[in-house]
Amino acid sequence: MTEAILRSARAQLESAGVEGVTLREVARDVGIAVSALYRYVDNRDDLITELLVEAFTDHADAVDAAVDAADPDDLPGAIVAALRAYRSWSVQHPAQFGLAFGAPVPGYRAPAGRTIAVAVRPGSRVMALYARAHAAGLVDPDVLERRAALLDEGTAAGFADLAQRQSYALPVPAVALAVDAFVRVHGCTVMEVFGQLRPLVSPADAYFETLLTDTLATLGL
Amino acid sequence: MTEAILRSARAQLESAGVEGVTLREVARDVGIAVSALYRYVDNRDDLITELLVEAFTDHADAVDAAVDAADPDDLPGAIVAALRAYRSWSVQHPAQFGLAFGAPVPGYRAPAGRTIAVAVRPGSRVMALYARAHAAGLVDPDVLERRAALLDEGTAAGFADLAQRQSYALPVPAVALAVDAFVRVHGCTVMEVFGQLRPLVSPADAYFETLLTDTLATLGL
DNA sequence: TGTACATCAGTGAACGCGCGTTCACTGATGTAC
DNA sequence: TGTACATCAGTGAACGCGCGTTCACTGATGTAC
Repeated sequence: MTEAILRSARAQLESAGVEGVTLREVARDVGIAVSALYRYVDNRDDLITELLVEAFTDHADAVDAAVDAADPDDLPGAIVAALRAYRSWSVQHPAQFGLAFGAPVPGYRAPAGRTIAVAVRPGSRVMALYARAHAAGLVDPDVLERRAALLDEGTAAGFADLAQRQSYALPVPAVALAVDAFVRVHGCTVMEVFGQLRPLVSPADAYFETLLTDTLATLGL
Repeated sequence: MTEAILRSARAQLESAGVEGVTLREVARDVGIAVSALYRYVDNRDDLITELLVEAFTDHADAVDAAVDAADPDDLPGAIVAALRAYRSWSVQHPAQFGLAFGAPVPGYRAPAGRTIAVAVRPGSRVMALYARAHAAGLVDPDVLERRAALLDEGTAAGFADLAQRQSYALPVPAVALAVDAFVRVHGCTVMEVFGQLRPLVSPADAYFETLLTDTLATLGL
C-alpha cells in the first residue's frame, strides 16, 4: 500500500511537477478515500520528502550499480562508468532529478536528517575511487601541482574542511580537482535535463562522452 | 500600471516561486479588482511569459553592461568580465534565474517567438568577443588542435550547425571550446543558485574566480 | 464453542480556503456638434 | 457654452474548481475469557 501510494505520487511528479503532487489525486489513483491516506502519510510535505529521498536513493543506486559492474582493477574506467551513470539516470528521470537538484520548492523545507546522507552518496563513491587512484600513484603530479597553484587560502581551507567532514583520504589539491570534475559533469547534466544544452550541442550523448574523456584529464588520470 | 503589475508579479516570483504567482494576489497588491487585471494581461500564462522575458532581458543586460564597461582592447578581460556578470546576476536573482534556467514549468509552454531571441543574447555576446580574440590570433593553436582531436563527426556537425545558425565567425573547434567554457560557467552557476555548490565549496566567490582563470585556459587564451 | 471487546483500515461529509475567468455594470473623461 | 454620446479604466459578484485537513463513523478481523 505504502508502495502504491509512492508509485502514484511519483507518476504525478513526472507528469505535473512537484506542485502537481496532490493527496486527493493520489487517493483517487490508489482507489481510497483521501482521509485514509493519512494512515500512511503524515501530510503532504511528508509525501514530498518520501519522493525526494527516493530520488536521491535511486540516483545513488544507479551510480553504485555502474561502479560495481566495472572492472575493479581499472580505476579510471570505474570513475568514467560512475559519471556516465550519474548523467544517464538524470536524463532518464528528469522529474525526480528536478526535485532533487532543481530550484528549491518554495514553502517546503527538506528535513536535513533524512536527505543529506543520501544526497552525498554518489559524490562519496566517486571520491573513494579517486582516492584509490591517487593512492596507487595514477594521478599526474603536474596536474596536482598546477591545481595547487590556483588555490587561494580560503578555498583551500574549504576543501580541507570538506575532506575532513566526509573523510576523503586525499590532499587538498586532489579534492579540488575532483570537485572541478564533478562541477563539470553535474553542470552539463543539469543543462541537459533542463533543456539548456540542446540549443548548443546536437548529439548530447557524444558531447558528454568528450566531456568525460576531457574530465579524466581534469583529474590527472 | 503595466509596470506596477510586473513589479508585483516579480515580487511574488521571488517569494513564492512561479506557482506562487497569482492574479488575485497581484490585484490585491496593486490595489485593483482582479477583473481589471485583464485589461493589462491576457491571462496568467501571459503574465508568466512577461516575467520570463524580463528575466532573460535583465540577465543579458547585466552581461552587456559588464562588457561595455570593460577595456575594449583587453578581450580576455572582457570575456572574464562577461562571465563574472553572468554569474553575479544569477546569484543575486535566484528566482528569476530559476524561472529562466530551471526545470520547465509544468503546464506552461513558453512562446518560442518571444523568448529564444533574448535567451541567446549572453552567449552570442561572449561568442562575438571570442571570435574577435580568435581573429586577433590570441587563441593558442595547440588548444584548438587538441579540441579538434576530441571531436567526432556528429558533434562537429552539431557545432558547425550552431555556428551557422547564430553566425559565429569561428572554426568548429573554437566553437567547441567556447561551448565547453560556457557549460562550465553555467553549470557552476546553476549549482550555486540551486544550493548544490555550498556543501562542496566554501567561499563560492573565490572558487568561481579560480574557475574563471581556468576557463580562460579552456578557451586557449 | 461462544461471546464480548479491542484493533484498525477505510469511509464520506464537511471545514475553509484560494484560484482563474467571465459578466453585466458604473462613472469619470473626453469629443462632436 | 451646453448637451449627447462614446470611450475606457475599473468594479464586484458569481461560476466552478481543486486543494489539505479533520471528524465521527463503520465494519471486518482477531483476541481474551
